[in-house]
Amino acid sequence: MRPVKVEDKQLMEGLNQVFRSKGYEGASLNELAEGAGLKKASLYHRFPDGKKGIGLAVLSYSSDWLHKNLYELLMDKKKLKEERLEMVLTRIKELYDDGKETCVLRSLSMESGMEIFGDQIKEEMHRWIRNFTEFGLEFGLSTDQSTKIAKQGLISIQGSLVVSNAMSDNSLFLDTLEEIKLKYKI
Amino acid sequence: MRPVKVEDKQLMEGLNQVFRSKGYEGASLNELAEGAGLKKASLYHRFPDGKKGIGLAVLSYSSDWLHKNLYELLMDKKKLKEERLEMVLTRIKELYDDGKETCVLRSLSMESGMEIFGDQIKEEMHRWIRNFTEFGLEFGLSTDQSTKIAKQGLISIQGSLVVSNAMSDNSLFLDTLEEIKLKYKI
DNA sequence: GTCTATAGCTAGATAGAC
DNA sequence: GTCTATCTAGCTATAGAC
Repeated sequence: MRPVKVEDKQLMEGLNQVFRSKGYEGASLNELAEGAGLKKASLYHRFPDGKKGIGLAVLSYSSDWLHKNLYELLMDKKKLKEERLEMVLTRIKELYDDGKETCVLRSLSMESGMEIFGDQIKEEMHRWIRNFTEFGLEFGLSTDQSTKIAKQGLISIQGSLVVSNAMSDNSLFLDTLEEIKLKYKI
Repeated sequence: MRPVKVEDKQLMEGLNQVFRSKGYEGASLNELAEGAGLKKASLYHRFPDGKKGIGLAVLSYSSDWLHKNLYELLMDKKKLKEERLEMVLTRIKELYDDGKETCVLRSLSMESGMEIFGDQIKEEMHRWIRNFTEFGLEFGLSTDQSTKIAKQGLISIQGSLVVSNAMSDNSLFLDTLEEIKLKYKI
């Protein structure tokens, strides 16, 4: 067997980038292959289920990323809750490149994406809300209040990415992150 | 010349529906033709510039709709401002079918859409913010405050549509409209 | 495991009859 | 103005050499 030309992590990062900028239908296998640094047929070797399989793998990779980089930090009670909030918001800022990038969950939920990835995307959003709700409880919020703020946070991040991208004005995204911080500091 | 089989309004509504549910790349000309009630070649007769031309026409149609149904009402000083707000939010609710539908501006801003329709979509969002900012001034808000609320309103609507669609839970959208109402009633 | 070559199909777009 | 039939390019996917 030949050695792998591109390691898994680099592979997934490249594929993720293509999907979130082009969407599911918009990303051709040639573009995905180029983004991955491989040829089309080599992609099929790594992902025998083809384009759908690549999409599912990218979603799974993103899910792992969120768990390791956001949720674990958010729940790390060895740190002050204010410090955790600050760090998580910073990582969200980096994840979306200061609001200049889109969210792959949204890219893959457009078009026929919902039919293929609907379950994964729905579960991922539930997980976001669940984790932020639990975090909010540490601020003495009721479960209802905390859930509401968690939902509004997700909504405002997704919405500000939509509007920031459409208007080429990432200040909308950056301001939104500041507003979220304030909601927990009242 | 033969009589037109499908009138302009019905034509645009059908095309709009296909684009906003499938996205730009996701909507094939056969699907667009079916949604319009015409055959593919007949669409090319109506829109000589092809798919791009159809997209631009749909955006133009949506822009007119927003002007006539939202902005004119919002600025109609013969009505109480509270009443206008109520009516505009109701029309927004209907526009997105209680949050079960997507926004065509967002659908067409995904994938390669931004390259083709970027200018139109950006201008349309500016127009939304401009009109709601002006409306907010009637509540005694400063220009900065009013602009901020207008931007947050657009962001929360777009975001709640993303999350509502993804989670199949339109209560997120409906709750968001209620929150917007409260922002002006303080 | 990666590649070149290609199959099979559907996309966007067009020609020309009525 | 609408239609059937068709063109070409690009798509997803596969076969088989190395």
